[in-house]
Amino acid sequence: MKINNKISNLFNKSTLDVAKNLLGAYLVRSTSKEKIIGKIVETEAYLFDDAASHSYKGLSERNKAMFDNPGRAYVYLVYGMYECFNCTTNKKGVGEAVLIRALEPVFGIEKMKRNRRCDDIKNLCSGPGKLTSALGITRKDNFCDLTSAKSRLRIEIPSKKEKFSIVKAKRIGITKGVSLLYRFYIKDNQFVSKK
DNA sequence: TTAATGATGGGCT
DNA sequence: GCCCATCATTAAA
Repeated sequence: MKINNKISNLFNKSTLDVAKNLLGAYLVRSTSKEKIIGKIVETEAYLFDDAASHSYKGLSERNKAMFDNPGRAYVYLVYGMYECFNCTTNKKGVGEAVLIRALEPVFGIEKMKRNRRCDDIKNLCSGPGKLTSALGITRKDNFCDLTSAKSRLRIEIPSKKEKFSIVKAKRIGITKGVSLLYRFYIKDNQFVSKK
C-alpha cells in the first residue's frame, strides 16, 4: 500500500466532498507493537451551519478539534460509553468534520476481534462506536494529525483507485437536520452499518 | 425477523 | 436535569 503524497489536500475541501472522497481510503492504527487497518466504507458530514453538528453553537471545550486544521482527528465520547472518530475538514476555524461510520476490516483482524470480543467479521467495524473499539481509538487521539506518516492514527490513500458507486442517504442517530442527505456509503458493501 | 430497553457519563441549559 | 452523531441484550411476533 502506497501513501499518496497529496494526502494533505484530501481534507481542505468542502466537507461534503471530503465525506465522499474518504470512501475507499484506509484508516491506519499503528504502534510499535501492532498495525490495524480498515477501509472506510461509510461516512457522515457535519457542517458549521448544521443543527446536528457539535460545532453549530460555536467553539467549546469538547468540539475545539473541529475548529483546528483540516486533517486532524476529532474524537468524542457519546452515550457515556462509546468513542466516535471524525476527520476535520474545510479550513481552520470553520468547524466542520466527517464522522467515520464503518470500516471494512483489512489488516490486524485478529486484534480487532480481541478488542471487540467478537468473532463475526461483519460486526467488527460496522458502526462508529464499534470501529473505534476495534482500532483502540480514544479521546487521547483527539487532535492527532491524520496526514502524517508518523502518526499512530492516520489516513492513507491506496495507489490504485477502486471503482464503486456512492450512495447518498439520511444520517443516523440524530434528531436535528434529519432530512439532509449527508451520509455516504459504498454501494453494495457488506460492512456498512445500515442500508 | 424486528422492536424495545438498559448501560453509562459528559456536555450544556 | 435533560440530552445525546451507540450498542448489546432481551422480548415480542
